[in-house]
Amino acid sequence: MSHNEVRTRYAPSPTGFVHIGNLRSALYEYLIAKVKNGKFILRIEDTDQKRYVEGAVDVIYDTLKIVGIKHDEGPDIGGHYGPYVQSERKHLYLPYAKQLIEKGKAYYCFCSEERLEDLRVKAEKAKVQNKYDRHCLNLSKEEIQRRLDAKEPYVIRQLMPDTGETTYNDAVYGDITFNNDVLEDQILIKSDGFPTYNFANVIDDHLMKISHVVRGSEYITSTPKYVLLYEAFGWEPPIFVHLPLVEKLGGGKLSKRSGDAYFSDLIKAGYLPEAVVNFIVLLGWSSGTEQEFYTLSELEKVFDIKGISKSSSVYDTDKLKWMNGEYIRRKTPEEFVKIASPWIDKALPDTLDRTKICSMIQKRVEVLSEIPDMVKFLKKAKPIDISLYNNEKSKCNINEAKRILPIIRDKIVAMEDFNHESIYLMFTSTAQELGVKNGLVMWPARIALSGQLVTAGGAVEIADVLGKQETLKRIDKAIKQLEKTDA
RNA sequence: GGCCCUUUAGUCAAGCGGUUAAGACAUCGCCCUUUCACGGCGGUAACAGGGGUUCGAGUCCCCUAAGGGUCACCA
Repeated sequence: MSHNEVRTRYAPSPTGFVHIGNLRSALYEYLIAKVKNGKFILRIEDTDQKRYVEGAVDVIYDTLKIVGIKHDEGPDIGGHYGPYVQSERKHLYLPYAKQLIEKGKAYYCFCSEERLEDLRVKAEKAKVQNKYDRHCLNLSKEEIQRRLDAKEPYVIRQLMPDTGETTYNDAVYGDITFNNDVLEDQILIKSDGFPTYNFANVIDDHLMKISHVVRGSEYITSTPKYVLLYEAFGWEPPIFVHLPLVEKLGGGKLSKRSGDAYFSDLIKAGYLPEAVVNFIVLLGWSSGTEQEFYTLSELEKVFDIKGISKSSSVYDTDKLKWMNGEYIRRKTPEEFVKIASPWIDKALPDTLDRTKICSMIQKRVEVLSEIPDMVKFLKKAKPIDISLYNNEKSKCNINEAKRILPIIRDKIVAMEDFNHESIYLMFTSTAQELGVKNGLVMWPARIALSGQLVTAGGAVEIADVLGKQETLKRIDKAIKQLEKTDA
């Protein structure tokens, strides 16, 4: 690194989904750069042509955009170190591999996949680590040329030292040492001419002047190979920052579909991007303070590699839910109406007042997707299970409901203004006149209006949303139902 | 299985040789109250085990155990 600008990169392979663990890596990479006023680069790692997925790159752009991460260089916006898509850089890797061959640090290999598979099976049976047997290491120059001329498929392998050890310093884990004899002569260039990730990432990171290589700790064991590569080229290695893994609840790597592990799923389920960001940044990082709510721009100032923990953490949505609810509650009423309306629309006709409904449910919603179920009783009166009138705490029972509901009905009929305040007054004054607690009046009213034991909102709010006419209609219906019952 | 990493409550975590071992989520109880929720108050709950080093160890070292990662012409 000739100068000390911090440059990090997010280098996803376009698989079509952005996983939570992946997004967290992107976040950390972004923050490590931004906290030092550095650059954050997006690079697409698509050297595996078999895994190409249509539209996958757009998913990556969209995700970054939604969470508010802006890259400084990338395929869509360019930069001084492009191209930023590995398949477009294909031509540039082979010369580097050949340079290594010149130096005696790499060699051609013509082994068939069948032969390699054989080796693998044998190693498996013998219960030893599978390692390429260097069958092609000592081919003569002439034979190599002959086979190359004959267009035989080949790969290029990195020649590993078989004695000694390799140590590198990790910004999170400290010094990590490996015996060189565990390192396999890994493939650098595949027979289709593409580089492997193991080779391309080193070349690209160097060429793009990446100062901090930030990635999941699953790469810890292959990092000595990269270090050896840097050494072979005579390049200064970057600072390695390996991140602890995110595990699923039962344990194990959170990688395949497990729960709400995809960012897009979370958004679809009604999680707020800023809550998700806040939550996942805390999964594996701590500021050391008591603060737990952070905006992205705050994080851009306070994030510190030192706060990254070594141990993996479990992705448990309990706290995410709470945090999302917290973000929802912190919205202004106007903001909440805006984000909640699409969800209310799923359950209710637009004749009902959205603002009133929202003020009723805002404190009760944790995840937006709960909204339709929460409000659907407003659309249609449910058939009432009359046992719901029984409630010990408010001293209500079916007979009390029978007595009180008609009184309320008459009061409502007489009302001129029908709003939150006047409804509340009507209920409380009724209670006073009858010499009973408010609860004894409110309880049967709420049951009559909703048909539900629990509702988002009380009798007053519900009546207000419903309006005088519908309120009366539901209470009448409830009275008629009660009249038909003895007890 | 070899190698590498990790290990503070159910979960996220603070701690960096001397603390009554923070805080948050979850859970439980109480209060507020028109149900539920919100809010307020409080409770239960942790240094994986064993050896050292030290006057003193969650903090340093070693061993064991458990969990995870990795051993591809995937990234």
